Amino acid sequence: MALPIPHDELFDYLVPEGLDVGVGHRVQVPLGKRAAWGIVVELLPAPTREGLQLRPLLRSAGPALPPWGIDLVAAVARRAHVTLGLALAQTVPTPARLRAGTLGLALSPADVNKALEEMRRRAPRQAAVLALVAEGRSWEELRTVRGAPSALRALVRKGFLQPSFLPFAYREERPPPSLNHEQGQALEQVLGLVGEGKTCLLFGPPASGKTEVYLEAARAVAEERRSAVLLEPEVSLLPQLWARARGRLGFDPYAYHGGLAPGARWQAWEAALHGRLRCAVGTRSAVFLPARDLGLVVVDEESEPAYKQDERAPYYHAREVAQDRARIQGCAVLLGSAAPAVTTFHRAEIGEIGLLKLQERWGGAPPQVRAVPKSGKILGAELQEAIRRHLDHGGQVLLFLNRLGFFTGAICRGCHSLLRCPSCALGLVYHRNRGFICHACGYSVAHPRCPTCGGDRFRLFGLGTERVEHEVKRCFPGTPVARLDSSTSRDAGGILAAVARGEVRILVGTQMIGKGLDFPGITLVGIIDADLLLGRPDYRGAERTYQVIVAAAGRAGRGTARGEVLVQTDQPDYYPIRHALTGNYGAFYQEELNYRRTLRYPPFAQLVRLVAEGPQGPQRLEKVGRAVARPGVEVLGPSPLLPRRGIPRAQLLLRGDKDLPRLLHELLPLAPTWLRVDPDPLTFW
DNA sequence: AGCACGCCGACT
DNA sequence: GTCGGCGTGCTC
Repeated sequence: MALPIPHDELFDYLVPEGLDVGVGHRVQVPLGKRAAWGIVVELLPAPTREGLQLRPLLRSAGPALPPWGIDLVAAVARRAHVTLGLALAQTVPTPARLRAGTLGLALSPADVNKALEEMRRRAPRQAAVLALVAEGRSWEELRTVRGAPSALRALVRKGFLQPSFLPFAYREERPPPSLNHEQGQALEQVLGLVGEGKTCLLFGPPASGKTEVYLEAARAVAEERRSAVLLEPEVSLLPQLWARARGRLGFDPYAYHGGLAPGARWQAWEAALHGRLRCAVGTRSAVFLPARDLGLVVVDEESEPAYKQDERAPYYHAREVAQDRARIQGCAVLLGSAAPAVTTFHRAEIGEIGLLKLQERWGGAPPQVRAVPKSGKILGAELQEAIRRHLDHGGQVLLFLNRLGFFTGAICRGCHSLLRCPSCALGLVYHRNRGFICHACGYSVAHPRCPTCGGDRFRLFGLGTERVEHEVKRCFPGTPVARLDSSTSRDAGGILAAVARGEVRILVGTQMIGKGLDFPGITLVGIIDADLLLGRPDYRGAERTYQVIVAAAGRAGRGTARGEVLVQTDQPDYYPIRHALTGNYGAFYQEELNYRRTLRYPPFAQLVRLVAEGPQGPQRLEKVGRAVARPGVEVLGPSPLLPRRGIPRAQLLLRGDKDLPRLLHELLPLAPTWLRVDPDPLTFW
């Protein structure tokens, strides 16, 4: 058995007579004075060691994952220096009853009206509830309707709603256009990789029709009775993909992501386990779905950092896990991007993975992109002029800023110290309706006092989406404005529906709206501050800047009218911004690669980040560093980090060549509980 | 990770 | 004399 404890050995138990237990089953066992659930890893005729006092297992909950799923999670656990049992506990969901509140619409808007018409007389309550769901109302609003739970159950039974949480309602699929020559060739190549266990990069600018290739590939795979898993970096991108996949495949794909209620999550997992899952759309955790006969995994926007799990162990990257699956199951892996990670493009360049290019843009000319000075304003003169012009011509405007809140910092007027979270030391961000909030731990305070001098007067500074929204409303009174970021995402369905209907003229948001959205009415995209990502302690700052600009720009002009993109920046000549303006990835890649080579960053070196928690962190890391240090392995640090939830932290960066993971594994087969091992880190704070 | 044991300091 | 702080060690 693999048990969810930080002890790197498997445990032997006796199987009681008459109990059906197999590899991959979830089983409860006595462990010391308690009972623990674990996964059966092996069935043996005799104990692994002499002298073990075996205890019988208590009960079984049946299959939890197939035997090869254990190998998959074992590969992940090994890279992150976590025990197999703990990694399994993090990646395999537990059976749970299906809960209400996680229902999505399974009908097109036209069918909804038909259904409402039919139900109005015989089942008025169901009709009322269905109408609310169709409007994208939240569960909180639904429960005010009397009898909502039973109406929901009936609607599920009739197949009008399906128990998969999708954050906004079904959107009508436009009729599938036929693939152009390039796309057809790409599709053929991808299908040739099915069964080969090979990975391929699909490189094409925004609106070059990458999604069409994914969908056609998924359909071809499903027709061969194999399964496909399509990954998006964020939940907000799933409804659109789900709807398009549904239209293309002719059956309902499953949805799988971290926001699912336990019941819905287990439902999709179990479907995969029993071979009923033919297609799934999901976020990074969906890469573990134990789909049988897997033919294809698509990682859309493969460079998005959201694919990296970096809040709790095991630290993994869905792109790497997808390739583990290719190795184990022989499926094809398709990595899609308009601005690939430099490391991924490098792998394609040296022939480690395949490369497919799409060059033609679908429908219409590419947007006109230009840089304009920030000039210390939220909305500079050029951006204001452009907004007015596009509004006058009936267009919609999208304003993008990668930061939440109203003011993003507060400084004490008495002693000039920054107002920080008492347990994380991170600067508190002022939100207009919730006061000062720590974005790391959620601590909030309405009327803060300076911890240094006791003062209660602060100078507020910095710019977040709330303040952009406020400024837009001030400059364009009477224009309908909406804001979409993680603090308003509960109403994402309603907000995006209003954008689709053209009722919202200006949409302000964070990265949630920066990629993937496909609204033909949006003709102008404004990037409020393109310099934001450059100041971070992160070797990928330039890459992220290039990617964010290209992705946000890709939201403009997806309809018939030509799009325009304004990038507010004070460094228009800095290479990531300069090349992003012209969309010249090749030029950006060459400059960035030179920089990476000079400073010995990936792909020219392998990084591993060790984070120690607790007051002895630095000393302990010092010891680890001395043990690892050798020719070819650079030890950077230890250096202190901001505390998290009051726990002091320190980090050690290791830099070496491809052998670093193996070396580290010899020295540190398993990380002690105070240490977190993050292979290929993306964040450094 | 839990959970118990065990060894010290503070309080009835 | 007892309660409870958390360092240490074990779990088939």
